[in-house]
Amino acid sequence: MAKAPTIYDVARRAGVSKSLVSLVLRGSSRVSDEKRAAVLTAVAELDYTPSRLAAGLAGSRTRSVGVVIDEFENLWFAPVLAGLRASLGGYSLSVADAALNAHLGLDPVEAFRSLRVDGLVLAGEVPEAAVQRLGIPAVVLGTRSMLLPGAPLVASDERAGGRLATAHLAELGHRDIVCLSATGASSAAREAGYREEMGERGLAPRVLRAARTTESAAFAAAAGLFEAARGGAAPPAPSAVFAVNDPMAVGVIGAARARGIEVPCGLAVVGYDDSPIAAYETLSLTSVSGDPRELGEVAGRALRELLADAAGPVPAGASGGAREPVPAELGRDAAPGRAAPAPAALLPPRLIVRRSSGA
Amino acid sequence: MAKAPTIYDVARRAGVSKSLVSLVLRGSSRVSDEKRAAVLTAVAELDYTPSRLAAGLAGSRTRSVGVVIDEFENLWFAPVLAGLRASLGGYSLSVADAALNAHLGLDPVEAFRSLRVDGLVLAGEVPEAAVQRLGIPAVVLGTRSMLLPGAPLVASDERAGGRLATAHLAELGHRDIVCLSATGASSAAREAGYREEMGERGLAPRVLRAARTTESAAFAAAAGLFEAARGGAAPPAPSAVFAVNDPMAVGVIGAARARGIEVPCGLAVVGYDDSPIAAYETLSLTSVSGDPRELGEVAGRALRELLADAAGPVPAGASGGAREPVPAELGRDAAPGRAAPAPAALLPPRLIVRRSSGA
DNA sequence: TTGTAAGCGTTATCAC
DNA sequence: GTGATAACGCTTACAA
Repeated sequence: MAKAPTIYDVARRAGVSKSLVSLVLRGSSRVSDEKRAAVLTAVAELDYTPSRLAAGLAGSRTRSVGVVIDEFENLWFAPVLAGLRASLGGYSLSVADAALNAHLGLDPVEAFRSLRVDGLVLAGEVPEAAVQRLGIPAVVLGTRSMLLPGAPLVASDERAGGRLATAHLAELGHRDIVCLSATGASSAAREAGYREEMGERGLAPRVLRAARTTESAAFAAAAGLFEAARGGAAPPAPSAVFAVNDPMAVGVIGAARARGIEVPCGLAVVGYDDSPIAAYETLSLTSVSGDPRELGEVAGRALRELLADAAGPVPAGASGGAREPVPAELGRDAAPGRAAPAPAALLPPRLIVRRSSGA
Repeated sequence: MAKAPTIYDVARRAGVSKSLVSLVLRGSSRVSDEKRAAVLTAVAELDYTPSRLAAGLAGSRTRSVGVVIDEFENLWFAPVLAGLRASLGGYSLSVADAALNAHLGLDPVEAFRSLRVDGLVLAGEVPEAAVQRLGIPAVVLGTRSMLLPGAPLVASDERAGGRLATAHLAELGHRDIVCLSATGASSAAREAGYREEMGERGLAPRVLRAARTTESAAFAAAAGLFEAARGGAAPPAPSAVFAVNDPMAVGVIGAARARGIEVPCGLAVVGYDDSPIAAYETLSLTSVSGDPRELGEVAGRALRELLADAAGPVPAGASGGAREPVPAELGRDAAPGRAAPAPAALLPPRLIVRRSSGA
């Protein structure tokens, strides 16, 4: 493994100074065409790849941002990342999962600090301590995440999502709609939306809480529900169920089928997240979509904003993506009374209607 | 955002030289306890985080390895990563997805080169060109990946997995077993295993090929199969189906149910990959597991091996994880006739038996 | 055991 | 336009 060629090698080969090479590589316009060509061929011939280590050390920025997510199993973050990448063009993203790192006693935020990233996207639970003394421009992405003084929050409006799902079922004529909820901030927000919508429509809310947010927990809870209804003494089986996530909706469908209840004829079901399984032909699950892609895009724009005024006037050439103004939602204060009120954006979710709701 | 403290700041505050600080931080034993304590408190007080940029530049290694995967949607890689992390303790991993990067015209391998990673794990399709002139110790992880001269291959034996699934169904008494396959190297290997096992048992193979490896494509293909069987003229419906992945198995189950065929009573189904959905109570899918966790662990050990003799005699203190010898499988040659025959490991898959196969 | 000093490969600031 | 020449924050001989 021969050592990698350096900018010196390139300069020598092209017969110019190291500075000129640097200029060419950064796309400066004040370089003669011949010199530029000479440098470029030298680069190609040597298969030269500039060292980001050195560049970061010498320069004022690293042109990189760190993304902290909960865990890679969360399929949810894939489109988020795509969105981030789209609006954060020009920056290289590196991802770390809080769960695994924590398991190893490593703090992802600390890791990114030592990498000297220019900014941070916090999309997962992060150790309180590490976050307090951040010292790096950051945005919080998602809902269950903490509110950070100085860091804008970009999240999907899950309460609104809960209302959306409930309204859909109600408008389909259902009056006895059960909400299958669970623990956690997301579940709570979605459930709150359900309660609100039910209340406004004069319908009686009926919440069932599973032990966990998994398919099997939902299966068990729903099975219990149908079993009780069968007994006769308990309240009758509902005609519709809003599950706070898709796997749980699958659990409901399974439990119903086990009791001979078909979906959607005997029971209308709506899930949440519009995960890949929702689109399965076999399930065709109506689901609320938080549009993670857009979430990422908006968060990226917000961070870009932060980065821009942290670095002072327009870092020329930095506009790898569209530097449009941050959308209007980004105006409200997240915490009115705080010392450093950061703007917040709550993005409206959409309802993806499929067969499971019988629409 | 005050500038981050440097090793100089720590040294000054602790009343020692920069070198001493460096020694302490790297856990050298040749440091007096007082000085060590002084340094440590200074570090804490200043909230000092060493710069990996500077460390990488100055040192001979960066203690980091790059992992290239296909796309983050591939849930498969999450446990792989966990395995890698386990055996690559001491190195920091960074992940890049080939798909998204390619979309942006970025070459992940090039990116890692400029980051000066010590090693590479190639778990996704990588541009041929970039790979040829690698110049970095690497291992190839997975199956559809290219064979790289000099890079060991660590993969799951999917042919064996295909046999496993088929044998399971055959031993359950099924004789008319259909293999629902698709395009791609993985599908081909799994299907080949099916054919082999059927052949050895004197059973007639019957392969159905879906247009894609998705649930919906499988649903369509399976629906066609049952429809034809119903007609009477065509061959009868099989009593068992081996689908080359879990979503496709779900498609089969759905199509069967649509025809009034219940699983497993009327049809036994086996999938592949043991993805999360396979464990769903509602599906309870028997599935072949390639044990991605172990795959990652073995690949990590192999890379560690490479890294060790690339860096010369035991880089003291590098043993962040177990430096056990690489397993026996790592002995065979991947490409006997090649210039640089790299060792290869084909890991045996396991069968996870659930209800869908009626066992 | 501890300090000194020479790099490491860039960027950035000047002169020319 | 182009080229010296300091930083940048750390590791690593080599001295002391």
